[in-house]
Amino acid sequence: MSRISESTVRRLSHYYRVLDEVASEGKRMISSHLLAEREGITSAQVRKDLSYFGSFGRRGLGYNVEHLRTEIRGILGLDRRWRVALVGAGHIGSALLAYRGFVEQGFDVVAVYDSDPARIGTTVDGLVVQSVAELAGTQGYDIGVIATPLRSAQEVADALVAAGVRGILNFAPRKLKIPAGLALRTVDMTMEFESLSFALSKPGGPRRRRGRE
Amino acid sequence: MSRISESTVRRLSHYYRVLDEVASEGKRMISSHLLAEREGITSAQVRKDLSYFGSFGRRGLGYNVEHLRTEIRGILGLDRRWRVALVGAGHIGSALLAYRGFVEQGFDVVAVYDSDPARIGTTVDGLVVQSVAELAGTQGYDIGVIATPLRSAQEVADALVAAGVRGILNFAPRKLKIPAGLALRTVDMTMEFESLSFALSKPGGPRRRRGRE
DNA sequence: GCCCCTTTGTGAAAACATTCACCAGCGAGG
DNA sequence: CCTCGCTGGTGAATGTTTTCACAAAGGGGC
Repeated sequence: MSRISESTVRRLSHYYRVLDEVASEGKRMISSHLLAEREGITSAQVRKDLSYFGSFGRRGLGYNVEHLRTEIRGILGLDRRWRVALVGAGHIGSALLAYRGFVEQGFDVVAVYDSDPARIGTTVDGLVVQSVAELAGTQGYDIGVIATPLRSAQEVADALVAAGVRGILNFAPRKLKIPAGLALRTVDMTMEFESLSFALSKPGGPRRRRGRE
Repeated sequence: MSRISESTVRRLSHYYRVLDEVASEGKRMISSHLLAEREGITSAQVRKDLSYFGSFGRRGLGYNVEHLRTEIRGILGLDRRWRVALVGAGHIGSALLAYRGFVEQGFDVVAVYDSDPARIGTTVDGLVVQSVAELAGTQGYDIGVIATPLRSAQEVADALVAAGVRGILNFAPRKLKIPAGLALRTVDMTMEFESLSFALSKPGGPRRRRGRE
């Protein structure tokens, strides 16, 4: 098995969610064609994506919904729980805490940090907000989420690295520098707005492209 | 000029932000090499991206920071203002409203809708929250933002389409069906978490890939 | 067992994106 | 005015991702 592309991983997430849906509809089997239809991609793409990890289907029948769901769960690493440290208890941070979907997928926010003295000591969603200064000495988190203003993002990233996280999810619109070997994902809403703006500005109006829609 | 890839547009956003930075540092010129360095990509990529839109640099000198900034502004459609309707005044919706960066880039949230009777009529960030029912008859928005729970996302998308928006930014973790010719971008935080989870689960730990980091 | 319809898995081809490599233009220094 | 060191623009080469197309199963009917 060679290197898996980011696009494939994103699609696996999609498949996983579609499988949840069809499972709750009571379907037992699903074809690559149907999986693709819900996603707006080709059935060949679905089969190719899955083939990187094994042969999960049965010719003539399709994929067993429950079985494929379990397989993808394992592939995505959702068959275990992840300890998440959240830095930044502002709007975005609160939104993440409030969204129960993450807990269901195995992401447990076990600590919340902030630099605002007014927020430190308060309770958010059952967790006491700690000072970021205390982050340095801590250990035991798998993933750090940065939901702070832009200006402190790099500093917080460094602190998270020092605290031994292996992956960072960054909501600040800046490319962070972190050591090689650690995983970094950035969610940049500004960029999404700009991408929309570009699409709407183009002469002849928006055109659909492939890629992450 | 052929079709511009989504990756190129994303990088333009990045360049734009880097240009802001170097402008505030007082630099007048910047080379593709320096632009690339801050981005973690190659200088050839920078030049190629820009060459899709014209020749903005001067050989031997590099790019004039202010000039390139203005050009990219135009390319991304940030030299005008966009009227944005926000649906969903929950955590994410409030976070968007609170973030002044969008206004600076030309995105004016001119209306807020919600379906929760408890929220309708209240004021958020200077805007009175209206009932989603009122959305149907309205016109005049360029972009609709969906920050509602998953279950109502498609319904809201339909209402936004009926209200004549040309682009939709969706924060619900589901692929929405909208008519061809409209632009859609989805920000799926669940997917980012799962992508991290995948990276951390891989034998040998996380490996960096190109693409949107 | 045999035919027919369906659907997977997968090499090969096509499309797409990135990087290379080099020419052309620029200013500086003498 | 010539040369040198830089730097942008760009066709060609390379690398990656997606799509095509088809052989290999599978089940049902008879």
